[in-house]
Amino acid sequence: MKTTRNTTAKTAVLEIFGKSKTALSHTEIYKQIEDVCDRVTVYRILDRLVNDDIVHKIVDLDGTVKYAKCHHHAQRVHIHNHAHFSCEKCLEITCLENVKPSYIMPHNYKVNNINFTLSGLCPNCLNSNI
Amino acid sequence: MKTTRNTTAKTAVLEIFGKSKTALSHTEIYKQIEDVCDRVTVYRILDRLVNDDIVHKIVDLDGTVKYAKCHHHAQRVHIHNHAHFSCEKCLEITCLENVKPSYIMPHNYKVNNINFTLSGLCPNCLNSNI
DNA sequence: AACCAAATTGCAACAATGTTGCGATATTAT
DNA sequence: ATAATATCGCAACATTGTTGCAATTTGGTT
Repeated sequence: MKTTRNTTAKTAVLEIFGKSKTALSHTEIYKQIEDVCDRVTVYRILDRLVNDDIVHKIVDLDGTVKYAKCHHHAQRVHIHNHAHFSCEKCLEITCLENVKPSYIMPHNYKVNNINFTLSGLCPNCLNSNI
Repeated sequence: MKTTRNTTAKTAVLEIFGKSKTALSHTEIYKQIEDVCDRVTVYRILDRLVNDDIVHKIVDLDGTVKYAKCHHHAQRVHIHNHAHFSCEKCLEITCLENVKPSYIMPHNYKVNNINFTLSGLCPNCLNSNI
């Protein structure tokens, strides 16, 4: 039974997530705390946070990997079945907590997880695009 | 007006796509034709094929980038709105041409493209898992 | 408060993946 | 056949992520 510990670096990472409304890449996080810890440490912290279901991993259409804090509802089993929006202009990724796709699968597939990412223009960029 | 040319390498890549039922990564493709052309050339060919809508790019839940040949239907505008399945066991990615998610978006978003990837066990691995 | 086991970190080194510049080559239209 | 240019090969670089190991830090226990 591995116990997780609270370290300075982990706290710093969580604080960054708390302040951000959008998903963050490893690089974006590391830039904000490069005086606190090593690059590798950030990778390991992110791995642990994902494992502990505190953060979830998002991959956008281009293959960019980002992380966002999980908003736990009253669910027992924690599945990230909400959608993500990737803005083509500002490159920000946001969680669309309320957008959940419905679909019909062929038989003989066992679905454990889904990733539903939409791309285009976010409200901000759509308005400034006139 | 850039015209695209048919080269030996491009033909070789297309032949590989023709034979494969699943999506392929750059590495998988390159391994099959490393005597035909350079690694960089494969990257550039894939870029062009995506641009010309002959192949589409798929990113799975882990961030692995793969490519699959497009199956054009009678549509004018070519949008890849079908789902992809990523098997956790054999790691293969297949197109689920008939699975299309339905969803409701908030206002003020302009959606240009979607990526709907499901992961779990494919029929093959599900059967051999007993 | 000191101690101990184990989780975490830093560092260095490596690996995989993707990009760029540029001179050389191959393709296509005329 | 020729000319324009799309494509290629090579080398070099950039980014992202991983691994091993010794040193440090943490949380619980005495």
